[in-house]
Amino acid sequence: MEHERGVQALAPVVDFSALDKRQRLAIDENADAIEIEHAVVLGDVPGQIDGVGISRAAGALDAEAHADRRRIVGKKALHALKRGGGELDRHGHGRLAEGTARQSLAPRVPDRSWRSPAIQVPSRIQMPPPDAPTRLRNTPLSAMMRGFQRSAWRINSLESRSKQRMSVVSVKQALSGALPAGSRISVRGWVRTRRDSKAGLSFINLSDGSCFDPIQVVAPDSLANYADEVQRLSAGCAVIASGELVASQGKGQGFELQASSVEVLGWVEDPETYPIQPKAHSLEFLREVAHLRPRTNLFGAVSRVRHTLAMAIHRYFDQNGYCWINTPIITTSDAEGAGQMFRVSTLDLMNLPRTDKGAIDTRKDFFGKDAFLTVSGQLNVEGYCLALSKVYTFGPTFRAENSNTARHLAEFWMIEPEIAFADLAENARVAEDLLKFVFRTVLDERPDDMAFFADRVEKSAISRLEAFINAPFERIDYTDAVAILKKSGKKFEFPVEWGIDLQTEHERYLVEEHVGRPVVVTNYPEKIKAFYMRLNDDGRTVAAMDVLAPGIGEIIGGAQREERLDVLDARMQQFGLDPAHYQWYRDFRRYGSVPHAGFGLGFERLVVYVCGLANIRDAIPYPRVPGHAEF
RNA sequence: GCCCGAAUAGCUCAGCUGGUUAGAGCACUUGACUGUUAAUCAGGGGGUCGCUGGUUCGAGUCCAGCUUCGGGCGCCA
Repeated sequence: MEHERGVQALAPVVDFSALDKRQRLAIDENADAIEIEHAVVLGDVPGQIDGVGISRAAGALDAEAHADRRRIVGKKALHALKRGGGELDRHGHGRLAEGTARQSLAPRVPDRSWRSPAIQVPSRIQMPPPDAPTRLRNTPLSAMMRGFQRSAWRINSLESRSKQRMSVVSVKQALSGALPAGSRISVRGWVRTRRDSKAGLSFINLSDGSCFDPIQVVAPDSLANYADEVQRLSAGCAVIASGELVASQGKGQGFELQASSVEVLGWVEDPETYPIQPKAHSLEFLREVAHLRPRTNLFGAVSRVRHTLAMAIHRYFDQNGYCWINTPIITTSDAEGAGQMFRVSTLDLMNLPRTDKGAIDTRKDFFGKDAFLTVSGQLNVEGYCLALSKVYTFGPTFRAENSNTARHLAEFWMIEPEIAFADLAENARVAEDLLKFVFRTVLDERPDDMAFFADRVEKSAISRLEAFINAPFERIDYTDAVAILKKSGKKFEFPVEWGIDLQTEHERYLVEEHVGRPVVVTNYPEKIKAFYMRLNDDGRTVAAMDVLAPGIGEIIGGAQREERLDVLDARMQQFGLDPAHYQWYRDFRRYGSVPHAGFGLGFERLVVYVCGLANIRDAIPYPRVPGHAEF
């Protein structure tokens, strides 16, 4: 938002919002009293004056090192800003007053070591105008400030020639048809491809991630920087293109941008080794460059769909009267059967405190006891369920299991609704309703990305979601499922027997061969399910459910909770759990206990399914799995 | 944790039962052509064939170990 105003503004904008310690140090050595933050000049500036240009004039920074940042830093800039009649707004962004910005100054002698192609150092020396305020001319302004003024002067010169102002729009807005042809706009993004035409123009496909399609920027050779810069653009370069939005003369897009200026903000230092090329990459390779893969079509699309799914989930619960509860990330509950946990500790591993008996003294640890990253917010959220009736969690979850599959992450996001006064049937109904709602939403709101998945990733990406939405879920009792599997005549690696948990191969048969659409399997043997699941009247099964979907298997696991204290205690004893650790959880059954139910939905598994991905590591920005936590 | 497979240019891959100077496409670069659509055409640069050892007259190719990546399974969401 600031950027949009910044480009429209004709005076430079000083952005004091970000901080980099190393930057600060480097600057402190070279220019005393320059301490902080960023100075960013935004504008439609044909002469390539930008933050780096300023730093060049200032001589305050190692230009080479900062050529790609177009940002500089300075406390003196702040002083100078105020002295020069500018001010800081409430966001910490500085702005020069127009009058003072006319101050120009003498640029330094061009420096041969300055090799950034983005910068053209003016060769002519400009003297300050005689009408400039004396205090501005005589004060030893920081070099930084002089840089601002110089670029501001140039911007203002441009303004006097043309009253037209560019408004910054996203590529999505530009392509949407919402803006009339002839609109003067700026778009900002990263180059996907560049094609030159000897007719005297270049075509730049520019993407800013706001939608699947890039916008085609038509850059004529009349641009001042055409030969120097435009024709050197390669994939990944950051660019601000300004000009007129016009109906495209070529095929393939409705609108394009007829550029009157193409400003290069960030070059790709070595186009040959830039990992993201306009070609198909393997997913394995892209995982190795997870920090750059969002620039690909696929990961851009996955990211937008992931966002849309998250918003749809929140919207579903919000519209249905659920309250979002933020359960703790750090827990001191003992393992609750959901898996291995990551320990959270501030103890010095090289010098562990010991008890008299030689054991590690966790009383000396940060929380005074063992602490772990949560494996589920369910136990905590039950308390809020028994007060707010309909609640859900949506947050990160951690499992320290050594799982090496395409369906497991050590860190993932989970959605866990918990519904008071609900039984297992209601639980299953909500699960079905939720999934169908979010699938419908993503088909409605991200047709461009979904079309890409159907085209390049998984042919049935769209059709299977439509089928999912239109078919009622099948409901099968575990006992019946076992009978079906036994009768199937299929040879399974793990033989089916009542009392075993269903294996992946069994689930796949049920879903993909026997039913062909999503299945809810209910009422599992009590021995194989968690202690908090409600014991059925038969005494040998619990009111648990798994939602199985074609292509991914188990996407949801849930249960009606055991609301009877005596039964819960017996179950905990059976599982060898110490009730002392669960006093607070038992309290829910002591004070106003009611039947309630809930389930857990793995968010990344949802993303995998919707996008037609094969590996869950591609459904989260920076996947964490055993042996890997790069980036 | 168990089983299986793979590793050749910046990327995607070919390279047959071991045989002379290891190839293609993309990317980069030079030129031609062009309102182009991951443009096209012609030329050029670019390789410790994952690492270590072994078999052999000869190893990208066969063997062993290691490393890394992938697939399947278990645990689960």
